[in-house]
Amino acid sequence: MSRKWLAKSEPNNYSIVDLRRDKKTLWTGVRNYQARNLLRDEWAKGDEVLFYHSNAKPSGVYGLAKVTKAKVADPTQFDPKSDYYDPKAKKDKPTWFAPEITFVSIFKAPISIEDIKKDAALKNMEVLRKGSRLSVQPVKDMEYKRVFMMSEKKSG
DNA sequence: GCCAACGTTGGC
DNA sequence: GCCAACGTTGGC
Repeated sequence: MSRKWLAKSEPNNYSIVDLRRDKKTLWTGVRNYQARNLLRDEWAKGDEVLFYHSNAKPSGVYGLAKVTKAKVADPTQFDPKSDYYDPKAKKDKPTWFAPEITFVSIFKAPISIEDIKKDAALKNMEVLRKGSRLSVQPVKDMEYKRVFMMSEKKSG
């Protein structure tokens, strides 16, 4: 059984439409240790991802992606020109990791944070936790299925 | 643009 | 190791 995750992005930074265009992308730039540990230790090829837009109108889940490579050393940590450059990172012992994610679908109707809040079955989702800032976070199987189901239902 | 929540930094 | 200051996130 593949695990389920949620990955956050701001649409003006990298949107689900960008992912559809690119087909796949390396999810670089995660610079939080808790999130890093998930990417390094937990994410695996075949896992499924809710693609979430923050600072969006509305903020919410906009589609699906899947993990096609896991535990890749994030190349931006070694690139002095990158915003995500980390001078302390070593090539033989990378600090930061990135998954390669591949486009699956764009929801016909996005599931907004408000939709999620209103749904009793989703009340414990990490993304609803006040002050939750993890840019990649675990999602329960049931939660993943439910969000998908809601999007199908909402789009008629 | 506001602001609460949280992570990181750095002086001590 | 404490903790204040600061920066960032992200809903609203």
